[in-house]
Amino acid sequence: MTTPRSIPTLDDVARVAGVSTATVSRCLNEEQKVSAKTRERVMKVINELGYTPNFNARAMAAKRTNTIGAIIPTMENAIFARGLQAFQETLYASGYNLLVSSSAYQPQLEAEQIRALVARGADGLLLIGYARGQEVYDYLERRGIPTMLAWASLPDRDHASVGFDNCAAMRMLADRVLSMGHIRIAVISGIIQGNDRAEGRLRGIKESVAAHGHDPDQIPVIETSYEIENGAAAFETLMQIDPKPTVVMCGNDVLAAGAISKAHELGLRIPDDVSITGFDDIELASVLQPQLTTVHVPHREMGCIAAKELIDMVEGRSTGAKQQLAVSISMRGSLRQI
Amino acid sequence: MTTPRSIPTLDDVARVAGVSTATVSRCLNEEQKVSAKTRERVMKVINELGYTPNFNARAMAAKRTNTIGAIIPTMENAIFARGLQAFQETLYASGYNLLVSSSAYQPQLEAEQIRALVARGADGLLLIGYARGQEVYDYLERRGIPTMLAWASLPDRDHASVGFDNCAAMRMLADRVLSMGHIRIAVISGIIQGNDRAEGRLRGIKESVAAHGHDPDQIPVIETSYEIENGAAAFETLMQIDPKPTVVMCGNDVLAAGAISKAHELGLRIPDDVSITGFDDIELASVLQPQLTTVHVPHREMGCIAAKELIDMVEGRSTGAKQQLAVSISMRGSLRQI
DNA sequence: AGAGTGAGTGTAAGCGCTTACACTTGATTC
DNA sequence: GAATCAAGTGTAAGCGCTTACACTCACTCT
Repeated sequence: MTTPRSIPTLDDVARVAGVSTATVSRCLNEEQKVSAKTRERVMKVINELGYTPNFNARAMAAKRTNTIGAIIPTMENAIFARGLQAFQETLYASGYNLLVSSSAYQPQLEAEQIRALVARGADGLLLIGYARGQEVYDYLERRGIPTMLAWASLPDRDHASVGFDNCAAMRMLADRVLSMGHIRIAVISGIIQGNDRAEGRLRGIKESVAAHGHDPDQIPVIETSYEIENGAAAFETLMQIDPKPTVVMCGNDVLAAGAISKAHELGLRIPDDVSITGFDDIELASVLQPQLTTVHVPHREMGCIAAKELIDMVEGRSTGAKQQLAVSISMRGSLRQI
Repeated sequence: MTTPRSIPTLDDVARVAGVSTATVSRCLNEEQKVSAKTRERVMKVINELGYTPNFNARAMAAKRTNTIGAIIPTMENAIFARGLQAFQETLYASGYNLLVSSSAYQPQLEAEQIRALVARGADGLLLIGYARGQEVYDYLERRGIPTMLAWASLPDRDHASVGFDNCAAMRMLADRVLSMGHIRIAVISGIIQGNDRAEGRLRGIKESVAAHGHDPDQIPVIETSYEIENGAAAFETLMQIDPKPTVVMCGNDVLAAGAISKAHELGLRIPDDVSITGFDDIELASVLQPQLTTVHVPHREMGCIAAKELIDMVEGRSTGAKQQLAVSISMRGSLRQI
């Protein structure tokens, strides 16, 4: 309507309300330090002016941001969605905000994003898994940024973490598969390089196979990135092996979804012609036909715990605990007894 | 090793390199203004010290952040994943960073997040759809924040946008459904309140039904939020209608996935006993069994265009264009001729 | 030779907040 | 009535950058 008046600042509020900037600031941050009368007046002005505090200025002056950063490998599928959602909700309930970025499974990019989040003043960080250069851990330590690792937790590693032992979890599933009579196992694994979870899962299968007296190096393994169509392509390749595998174990549910879908395309019946297993138990797993046998991961619980622990670290109440969560097997129609 | 030296600042770099802070800053931001010799020396010091510019300080001084904010209704499923990924990649290629938050389909929360992103200094914003209070648009205008709307684009609305006409798109699908002989149509819609896309899609179906000479108010509609299990529950309810619908049109693929999965559970064959359609054509649609007939949306294209246009707006080369994209029908096995 | 030029650099004023410290009150205590 | 105290408020010094402006100096041009 009139001249486009510029963005109001703390000073404007203070001037209009007839108080000092310190008082306005206190109204916003430590209300108990301001008399009710003053606070009311200041708040009224804040509303009238449509004042919003400048986050960057606040961060500079206060040297904290109430912001936690998280870097996940991908947002393209739902693997991390549920856990991250819970993480975010828990943070929010404690007055923290979440900043997310995704690294596309590239350690190099992850390192960049870590720096970016730290530069933005993140008070703490959530990272997925262990696999990254020592220099990254050193950097974080030097800057004094509390960091939690999630989606993996290893007894022999000291870093604060919440998750599970990917190797043991997949081994449990493989044991089950073997105990059901499967001998010709094939594997569609995620890319191992730079991904300790994928590596652990594959190792779990091999350990199980070895423990059952077979040669783990004989099992066909296709390594491919976590996308549905890659799962489909890998499955097709594996089905050309003669004799055909009786079961294809996939590194996660996304790959398994691709495999199942390709099986339909090829006219193979699941589980009659071939069994398929996944890992993660994302929602997708139970809308597939047949439903997918997979390793169930307590995503929400993991997210909550990560948030709570990280906040404790940021606020100095903890120096970082390790927490291993139990996983279980969701037995569904895609895996059958031989 | 030694004392935990504190975080290096621009001043430290300047002092060690024996230049002024202005020169260091110029090395980082406008290298052509610094002689090669000086630049080299400064860069060396920057690396030695492990200096990272403080984003907040930079934002304050420069009054821009090279950051674009995006608020999407949900991260829990893949509806926005592909488009957002493309958006992010395009931004990144032009030197912009993306800050994402999700509003959980709550206008109130969206308004808060908008303020938060603006407070953080976002140079521009991407929002989904039109439905939000006028005061939000006013606020954005007052602050001078360029804003693009995506996932919807209406000829009669002036705001910069890239997307499609949800009503027309769904109407096209409904026309197709009706032309295949379906008369008993049932609908599982997303929550209309505060979601113009969901509203448009439902309206599209009704318009089509009316145009074919039927009473649009007779069709059973269940409104529920976009979650697989809600789709399943709604489908079960609709199947109790006598006579049964011959087709269930769903507001998006997620709801349709729930419906298909429930159909299997109920022993109903698709499409023989009942047809099902979706909307969005996310990856999920083609791993379902049978594959889902749905409206294909050019997610990646939408994301790219949104990013380019928004950058143009931020950099003053555009005042905000509207761009309607064409959608198409992906005919697959879940819909049959009657 | 003197003026003019432009490249490279430095000086210093903010950007909008928070907070340590100092100050003013009115109430409470002895 | 003086001393003590706590509650409420103000003053002002930064936080770590960018950038307008001023300056220097080696050239080039009349």
